[in-house]
Amino acid sequence: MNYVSPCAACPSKGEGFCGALLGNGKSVSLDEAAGWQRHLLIPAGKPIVIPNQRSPDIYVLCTGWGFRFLQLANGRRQILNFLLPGDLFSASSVFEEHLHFSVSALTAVQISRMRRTEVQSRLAGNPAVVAALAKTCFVETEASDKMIAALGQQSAEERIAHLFLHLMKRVATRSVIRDNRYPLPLRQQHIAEAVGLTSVHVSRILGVFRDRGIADLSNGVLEVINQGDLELLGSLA
Amino acid sequence: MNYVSPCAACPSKGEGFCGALLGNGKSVSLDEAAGWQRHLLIPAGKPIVIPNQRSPDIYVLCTGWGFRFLQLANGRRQILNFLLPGDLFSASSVFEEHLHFSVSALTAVQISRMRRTEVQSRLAGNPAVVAALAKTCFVETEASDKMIAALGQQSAEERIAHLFLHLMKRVATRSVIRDNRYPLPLRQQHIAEAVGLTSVHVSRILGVFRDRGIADLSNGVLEVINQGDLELLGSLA
DNA sequence: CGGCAGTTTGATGTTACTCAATTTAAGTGG
DNA sequence: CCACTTAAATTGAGTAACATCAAACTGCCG
Repeated sequence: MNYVSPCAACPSKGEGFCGALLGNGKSVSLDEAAGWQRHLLIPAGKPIVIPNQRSPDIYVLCTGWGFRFLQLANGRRQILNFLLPGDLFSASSVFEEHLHFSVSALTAVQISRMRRTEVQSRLAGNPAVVAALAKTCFVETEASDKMIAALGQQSAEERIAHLFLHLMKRVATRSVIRDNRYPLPLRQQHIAEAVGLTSVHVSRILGVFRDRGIADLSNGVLEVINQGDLELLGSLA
Repeated sequence: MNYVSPCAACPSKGEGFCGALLGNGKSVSLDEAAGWQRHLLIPAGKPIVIPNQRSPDIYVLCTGWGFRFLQLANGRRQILNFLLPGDLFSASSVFEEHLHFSVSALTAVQISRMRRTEVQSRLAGNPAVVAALAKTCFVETEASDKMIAALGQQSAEERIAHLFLHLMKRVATRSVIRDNRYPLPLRQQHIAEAVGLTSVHVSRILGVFRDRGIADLSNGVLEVINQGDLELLGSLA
């Protein structure tokens, strides 16, 4: 892990909670930001957050993909969600210094660590930032609720379709999508750990999706061939 | 639904977010409270919150049991969590007027509706209330994360044990438990909808729990016979 | 007594898991 | 450029877990 200067490419300045925190569009001098946030680079596959530790910092992912997960006693793990550029690791971490989950880098990532006390003090005098945080909390809750419903009530095909649709929506807010091709740097094992299946079964179902002309995930790119069918499978309500 | 005067028995004055909001122990005159919160009675089984509607109110359950759920397109539904006395229906509802879930009464319940604007204004000048809300948000997130892990990675037995342990902990904070007997007014169908199984399968597994001398759920009471074995089954980490 | 909601039990079907082998793709060093 | 290595994806066969369907049983209440 190398310390780097604040990243010019960091999209977290533009939108969401992090954007609001940093002035939401108004140009914030990097030097000003540099005083209370630290950027670091982490290579693909490496752990970022270890569970059950107290951290004085809150984390935001700046570039690359990460994932948040719970490590279980039986050796298995459950991926709770994937982190995209601009994402707070967890909204509740703004107030809670004790993190109950783990985070790892899916690709090489750049993350920003900010002092919790500093963020909280900025929160105090700024209703817009509070609103952005509340919104983040709401979005997280809604996504968790839908994930619970997907895991509890949907078949393997439906769960994978649901995950794809969810990720497609999130990816589309951050980059222009052409030809219905979404960058999705997941291994089948990650999909399996996210939707509660084995990677073998995920492989079979991705094969079915290809055969039926619904979608094709290969080489880190999801090509959506028939979005209608995908939504028919993966939508909850 | 009948309007009633603020309930003297309402435990929501004592603890959690609602407690902090109402003055946390300091006696708040019921008359004062009466101006901006409304209590109502709802019989067992009736809906309380319909999804996708905007409400100017936030809800707190005062007495009885409720449950929050998502109704799916295929007719099935997923119970997201059970609501106990003192519970906010959802922490995010304090800021978000749009509710994406449903709530129904499990038993007859008494609920309190409070104006969101009023709650928000009380929030503004009171860091203790903000902290209580943040804590609620964190607890909700952690519970959701564990639920996702249970649904994704645990067997039927483990999931039911996990649900029991979770509910036992919550019930124990609100009432004294004697003889390891926990009031749990759930039908097997509710358990099924909460942990993603059929009620038939839940029945079989409760039978196994009885035969193995682990626990016995009958007539709305869960008797924990061997807590060690139950925790061995239901603990995640 | 009859009716109803909830639970239990049995028989059978389906989904997804496990284990193991094979194929593919992407390096890496000679 | 070609063996060699390694991680990931695919395929097949057998099995375990859970669903489905249907019937019987229980307790409760009018």
